[in-house]
Amino acid sequence: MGVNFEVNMNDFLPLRDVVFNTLRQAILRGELQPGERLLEIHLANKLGVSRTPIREAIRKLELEGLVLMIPRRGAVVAEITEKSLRDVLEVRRALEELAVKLACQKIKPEEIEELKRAEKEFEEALNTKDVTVYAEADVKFHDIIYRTTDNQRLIQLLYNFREQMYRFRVEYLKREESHETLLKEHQYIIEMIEKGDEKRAMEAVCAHIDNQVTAVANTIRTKK
Amino acid sequence: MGVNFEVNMNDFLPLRDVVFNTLRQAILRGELQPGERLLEIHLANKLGVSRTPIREAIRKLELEGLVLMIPRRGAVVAEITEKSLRDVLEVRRALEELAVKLACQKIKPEEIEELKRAEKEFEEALNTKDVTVYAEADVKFHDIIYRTTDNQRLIQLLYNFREQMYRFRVEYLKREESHETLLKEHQYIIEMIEKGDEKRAMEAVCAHIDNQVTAVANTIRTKK
DNA sequence: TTCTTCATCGATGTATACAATATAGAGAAA
DNA sequence: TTTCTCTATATTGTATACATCGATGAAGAA
Repeated sequence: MGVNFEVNMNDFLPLRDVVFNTLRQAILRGELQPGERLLEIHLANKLGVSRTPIREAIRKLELEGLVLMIPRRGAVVAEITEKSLRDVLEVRRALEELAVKLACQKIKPEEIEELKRAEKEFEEALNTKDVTVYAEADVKFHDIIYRTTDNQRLIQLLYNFREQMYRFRVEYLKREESHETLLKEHQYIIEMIEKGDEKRAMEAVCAHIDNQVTAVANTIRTKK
Repeated sequence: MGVNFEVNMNDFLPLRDVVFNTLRQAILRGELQPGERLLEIHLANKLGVSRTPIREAIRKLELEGLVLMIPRRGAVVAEITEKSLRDVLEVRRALEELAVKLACQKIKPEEIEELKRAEKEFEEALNTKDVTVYAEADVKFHDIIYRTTDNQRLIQLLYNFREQMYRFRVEYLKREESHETLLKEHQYIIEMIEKGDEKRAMEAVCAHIDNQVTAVANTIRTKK
């Protein structure tokens, strides 16, 4: 009722995909709270579609782990516990390590230049004091690394994990005191990738993630 | 129409889940060939249900990457290239490494005993000369390791990857000459987990996977 | 009061009906 | 023969109708 997520109609996607994206965003941004039930008819009315696309979207959310199906009761937004978050980050760390390792092996000179440019842009974005702007810049930076892995499967998983962390990532980025650390970490990562020093690059990425873990864990605890 | 997969009716699952599992199996076991179209009405008739559960099952297969959606043309079984397989195994290796590392840290004495028993059973299963029997025993062995990680998210991904490899794993296990290697690897892994030697345990798991990679790559090439 | 029973209602699960669109094939023109 | 167009058909995309189950709550008995 108070919640108001709009359908993105600027697409030619099938309705199920529009609904999927819409619900996904709503969950990841906290507009749909954990534990909340997803009533098909309500959603259908709100989004102005029939139950069919809603249901198909829910099937995908189910497989992604964002909603939990209770037989004959329908879907509820999955709870996020500190445990589940640590679990996610534990896996994510391993995948980010793999990504940066592959980057060390495969990166081409022009991609290193790209990375440096992206880092510059990130630095400038930090000055705008607009979280969404530098969250975006951060995404671009890491995307370059992902892309160099040349492993579509890995990239898909990393995207997925990143989105799952969305709301917490923003919390982390908001904190002024993390900016300095972030910049240093990025620069160090670039340096190690350029040198092809897999070991140090992986360590750096781990630290990068672990910093988030502690920050996010705090966020969760204080919210409770 | 020579294909004949049956619906497993011994369950109280919703039809969509029955259909999902059925189609998933059919794809992973090669009964539905890569490139083949999934025509909703045909599947509905064959399985004796309406299009609705079929469609919802397809949505999940889509997210899992087993089928590819072409707008207004429906679903086709995803192609498996050698590249895509290497990609999958590259990610899987990282996750298996993580799993065994966590096992080294968290395993309890009774779980070590369980592992040893499972290994014994695997050894006996090899004598039956029945692939499905020792494939099953192999699964049980690795499941114990997965479980000790106490990371539901990781376990889910590992299950998923394992199933994706199903048909190739069987090919690999069929080969008599790999049996000796497999046993030695398993025993070594147990040993290292028991000692808590993360590094060697991870190396062992890597080798375990890499052996599969080469075998599978050969399988694919010869099939082409 | 408290527990049990039963009826009603609301939501999911499934099937079917309708709409829109892409494909294939026939027929005509070059 | 080849190519283009148009129509018919098959299939997906979406909506709605029907079936089934579970929860809720009121009424009555202990």
